Amino acid sequence: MAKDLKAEEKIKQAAREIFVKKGLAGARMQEIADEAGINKAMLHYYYRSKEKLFEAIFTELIEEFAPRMISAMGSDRPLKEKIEMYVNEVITALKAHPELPIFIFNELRNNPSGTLKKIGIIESGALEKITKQLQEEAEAGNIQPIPVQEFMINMASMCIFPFLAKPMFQGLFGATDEMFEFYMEMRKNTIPEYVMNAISTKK
Amino acid sequence: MAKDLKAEEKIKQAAREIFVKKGLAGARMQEIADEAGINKAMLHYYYRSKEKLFEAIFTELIEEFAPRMISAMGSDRPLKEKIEMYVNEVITALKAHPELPIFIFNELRNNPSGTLKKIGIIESGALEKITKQLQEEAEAGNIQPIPVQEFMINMASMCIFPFLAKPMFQGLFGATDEMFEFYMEMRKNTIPEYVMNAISTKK
DNA sequence: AAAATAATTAACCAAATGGTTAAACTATAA
DNA sequence: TTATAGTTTAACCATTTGGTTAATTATTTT
Repeated sequence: MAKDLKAEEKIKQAAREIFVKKGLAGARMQEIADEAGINKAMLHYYYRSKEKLFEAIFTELIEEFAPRMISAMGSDRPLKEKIEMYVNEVITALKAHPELPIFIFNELRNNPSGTLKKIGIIESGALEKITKQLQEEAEAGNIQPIPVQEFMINMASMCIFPFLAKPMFQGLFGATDEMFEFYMEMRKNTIPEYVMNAISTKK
Repeated sequence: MAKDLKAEEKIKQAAREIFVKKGLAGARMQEIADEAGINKAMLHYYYRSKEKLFEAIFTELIEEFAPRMISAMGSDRPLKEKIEMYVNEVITALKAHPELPIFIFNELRNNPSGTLKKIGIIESGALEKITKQLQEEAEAGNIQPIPVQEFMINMASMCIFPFLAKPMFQGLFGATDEMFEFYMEMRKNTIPEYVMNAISTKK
């Protein structure tokens, strides 16, 4: 933990690491303090309680990542390009923070409504835009008709799920961390192909 | 909680419910005892510690579900049928236990190696079988060449991920529990189609 | 420099929590 | 029937844990 940071920032970094690794219930305030290299009372000085601290961290993470998770779909590009952009964006972000999905889904389980409120702002019109585009492409005969949910869920699944299943994947196929990273890098190409093949009318 | 069960069974059911809902760290022994309607000391009488109890529950769950998660791929059926069987099997199982994925992935995060050992037994030759089949179909020109990992991960992603993202899905698209169930029922058909389209050489 | 404010710490505290124990109760074997 | 072994419970215990406090040190303001 860097020494030259202000206490509040040190706490934030330490809390982020510990919370992401162990979850709200599993994290210990003392552990966060140790990781930050400061007195435990400081945690309460800057953030009143464990829950408040957790919420601050969680909100920050959401604000950092949520926009990237769908914004690519709001651009004015051809469908295939959009898919490539989206997949690239999501996988790049998650390669840097592989534990984010399990962390978020876990919090979503423990506190669905509260968590959703924090996430809530995702849309930004991107959803309407991609909906319309899928309709137009289908009417033009370029792709098969497919509901947005279907389209988005399938694509998101293939990008995000591997990070959740990473340990299982590594166990089942005997892969190292490097191999996993390399594999996900390749998926930036294979997933868009897979998706386009799945919905395209031509071959 | 049914009154006519033996204590040990009552504990197991209660522990399963609480652990699945809150995870190891979030669950409280007292809460499990209350849910089971018995004295807390009984938990320690039958299972020595919280960890032991958790492990018993976890192992039981794994043994109950793991075989269904891949065994379909080991049968001697045509590829398309296999995919349908697999998707149907997984979605049916998870509809009955929607919180299982987050529970398992969470435990996998907290204790990767230990958890993997418990899961480990998954293979049973199914993996080799589907590998071979994919090769043969590709050589026959029926499908595009695709590595097993790719194939399995994509399919599993689309089946399992929606259960993890369920709250998010419901929030984003304003869906109720019933709508989600119905949606997943439809996916038993749409996913196999999607997968076949993605890998097939013809249209 | 002095006063006032903010940051930091060690020591503490009360509640929660996993776990134990010894006694009581129940079923079973002799 | 009575000894024996297995179950169940209330009361306890030690530790952990989130949180507080009062005193100390650093920083800013006047």
